[in-house]
Amino acid sequence: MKRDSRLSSTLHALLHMAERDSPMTSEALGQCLGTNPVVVRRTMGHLREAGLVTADRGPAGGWRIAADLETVSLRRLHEALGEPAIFAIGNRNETPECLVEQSVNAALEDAFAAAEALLLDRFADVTLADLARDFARRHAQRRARQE
Amino acid sequence: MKRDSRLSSTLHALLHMAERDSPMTSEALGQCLGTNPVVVRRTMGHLREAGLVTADRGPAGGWRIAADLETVSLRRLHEALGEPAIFAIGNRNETPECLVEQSVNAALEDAFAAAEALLLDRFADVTLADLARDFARRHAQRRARQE
DNA sequence: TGATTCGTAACATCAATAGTTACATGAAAC
DNA sequence: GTTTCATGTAACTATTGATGTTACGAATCA
Repeated sequence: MKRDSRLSSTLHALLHMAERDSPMTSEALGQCLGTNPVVVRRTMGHLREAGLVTADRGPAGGWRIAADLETVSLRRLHEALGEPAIFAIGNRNETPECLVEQSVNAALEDAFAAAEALLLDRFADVTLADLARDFARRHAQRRARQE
Repeated sequence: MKRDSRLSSTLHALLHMAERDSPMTSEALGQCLGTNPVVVRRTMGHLREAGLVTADRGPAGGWRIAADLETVSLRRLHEALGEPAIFAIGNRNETPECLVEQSVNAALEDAFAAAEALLLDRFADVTLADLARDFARRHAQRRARQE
């Protein structure tokens, strides 16, 4: 499979939207992300279903953020996207008869569960507002460097 | 992509080999894993290159473990397999010009790096000998239940 | 009514593991 | 040395899920 970049994509899109007052069309967001408007609609649709954004049709329509940036964590976005699989590595057989394979699975599952818990905790600690502030900092640094 | 189960497969194969004195053929291991002998040879080939197993051709040939079970950690096996990608999730663009995307990438990379470090530490703490002991425990439990 | 934009179906593309077939190479036994 | 068994490896297909693309219907506003 290709690597799943939907969380990255939605974050990128949301931060661009946060920098604007007017709605952004799928076409415009597709330009920002370097992808197709249909892909944008498909992915952002999950956030709409979770109530994090709204979409208006017709002229002057497009996507708008419908939540407080401080309350939207990466974890909430991951959940909104349907909690896609985090790991590319896994057990060969999830419910083996073989006792050897059961031992192998148990050991791997322990390790992956711990890593997943840590990742989701980290995700819970980072909000869109945090990312917006980080972007503002980078933006100010670049301007300072250019002057 | 399909989920990568090579670490799981090699662990399963190695533990079956550890339970025996004589070499095991790719055919026999394929039966244990429910897969094709060629797949076994392909995957075990990495362990051979790392010096963890040897393969003898001809009649009475097959695969043998060439290392102390106490010294072979899951991490060492992961490395022997070429350190395949751990995460199914990633950044959309690894070297973006866009400052927004740079902020997004930085946040995600931090979280993923922490989770990967934890996972590899866990992997380093578990050896084939540990798994063999766990298997022996499960085996004794099953026999006790059956009597 | 016409232009704009989302919503969605349908299909093609891509990437990496897994599976399969075929055959060359090497080792052991007779 | 011929036969048999097993690995080594190339070449190809199957699988899986995200991503990309085309097409068109539905809603909104001037």
